[in-house]
Amino acid sequence: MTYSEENYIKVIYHLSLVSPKGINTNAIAGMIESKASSVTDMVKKLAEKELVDYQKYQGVTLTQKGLHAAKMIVRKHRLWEVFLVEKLDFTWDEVHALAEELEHIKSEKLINRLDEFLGFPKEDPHGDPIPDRYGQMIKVEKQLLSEVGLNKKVMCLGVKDSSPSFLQYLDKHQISLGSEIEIINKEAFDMSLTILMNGKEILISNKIAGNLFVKVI
Amino acid sequence: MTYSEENYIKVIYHLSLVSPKGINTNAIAGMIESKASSVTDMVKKLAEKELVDYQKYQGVTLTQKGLHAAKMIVRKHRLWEVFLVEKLDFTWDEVHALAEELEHIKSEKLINRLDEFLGFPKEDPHGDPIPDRYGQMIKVEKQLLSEVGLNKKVMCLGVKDSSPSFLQYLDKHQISLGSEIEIINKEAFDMSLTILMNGKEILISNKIAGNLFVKVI
DNA sequence: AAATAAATTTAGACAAAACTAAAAATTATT
DNA sequence: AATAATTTTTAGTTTTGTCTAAATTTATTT
Ligand SMILES: [Mn+2]
Ligand SMILES: [Mn+2]
Ligand SMILES: [Mn+2]
Ligand SMILES: [Mn+2]
Repeated sequence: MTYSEENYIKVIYHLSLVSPKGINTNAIAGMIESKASSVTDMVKKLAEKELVDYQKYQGVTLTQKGLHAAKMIVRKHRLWEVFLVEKLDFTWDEVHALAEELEHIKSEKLINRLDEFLGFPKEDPHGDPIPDRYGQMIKVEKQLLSEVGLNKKVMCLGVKDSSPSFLQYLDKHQISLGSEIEIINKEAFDMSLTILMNGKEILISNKIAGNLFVKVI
Repeated sequence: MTYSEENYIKVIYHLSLVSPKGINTNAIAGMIESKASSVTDMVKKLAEKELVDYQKYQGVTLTQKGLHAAKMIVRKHRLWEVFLVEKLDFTWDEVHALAEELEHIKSEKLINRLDEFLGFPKEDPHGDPIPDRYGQMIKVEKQLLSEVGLNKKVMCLGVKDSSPSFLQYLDKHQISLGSEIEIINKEAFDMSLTILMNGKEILISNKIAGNLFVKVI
């Protein structure tokens, strides 16, 4: 599998988690920052290699083989992120871009050794689960902060968006994984929230709340 | 710089260390496992980018810019090798192939953090010097075992060839960096050596001796 | 100093992965 | 049900890096 094929497979996997039907050309093009016509070409190649099932105009789904391949790329991506944060003192907003490259290093042995070296972590620095060598991963119940009712107390478990700007916003407001938050107010007009954290009240937009995974405690 | 350009620059650098004149097309093609015509094409592109000086039929030399780029690739290659051996328990015959991929990960910050994490090592697992972030590296006086005189005692400091088969040969005979060796006999006919190591006499061919760097002690 | 051999470059072709523009199919709207 | 809008695919290019085969230059012999 080439670098580019791997990126496509990974994107199709991520899209599959959200909508379990056939993934359409434009959605893939959007994620991979290419054009629909390029996606059609690549998807044909992936179908040829039996990594996806594809019928013209009907979108694409991962085969068993493709699903496993995708999970192995995600495994590498997230283990490298843990390495960068735990061992090399990178911050959680810096690691995604680097892992985007490191995930393509081709060696089962290397990634299994890295896994061991890191103590078989179950989650990456953004709260996402790390597949084991067989593709198994834990499933933690979490919901978006934007969907939690008023006056509930929640713990922050992960982020939906791991772009640097969002993560830096969280850092600035001292929100990290494990932070405990109480929802004090929900503004009906714009769905912004007033939350209580470490005795301080802060106001956050609906967009922020819609990218924070939490569980009610 | 692309993956392929980096490989060319590194090969030209390694060849430059042996013969300081213009590096010729065929030598590069041999190392990179491509054809002379492909080398000509690439060399033109590298000249365009001012990484090499090139005149038709006259071979190629690295510019200052090209030399620095080459050293940074070598730095990455060797630091990753140290990481794999020291932290992930790989053996010295396994790491070269992996480092060949890892050396292309593009991040100054990552490699400087890795350097620090490893304790700023001065040499890689094969005894080769690791350039610092400015391209500086130590120069240890070493010579090939094949060139040392009779009855001398030497210490093994490095290998010229780091192919798995050679390194596995050394493992089999318990020769590692730091091993002390005395030359007992040199056979005039084939230049094979009888050496004394840990009280045991072993016979090694001239080809083996010609790939082991040592210093007289 | 030719003639021959070897090394190097050019010319033309190909595969991978992307693009633009146009055609075709599907979906939504009147 | 017909038309319009959207999505997807096809056709034809482009760039990067490679190749083979032929032409050219340099090096080595006679
Ligand atoms: Mn990637
Ligand atoms: Mn992550
Ligand atoms: Mn390489
Ligand atoms: Mn090495």
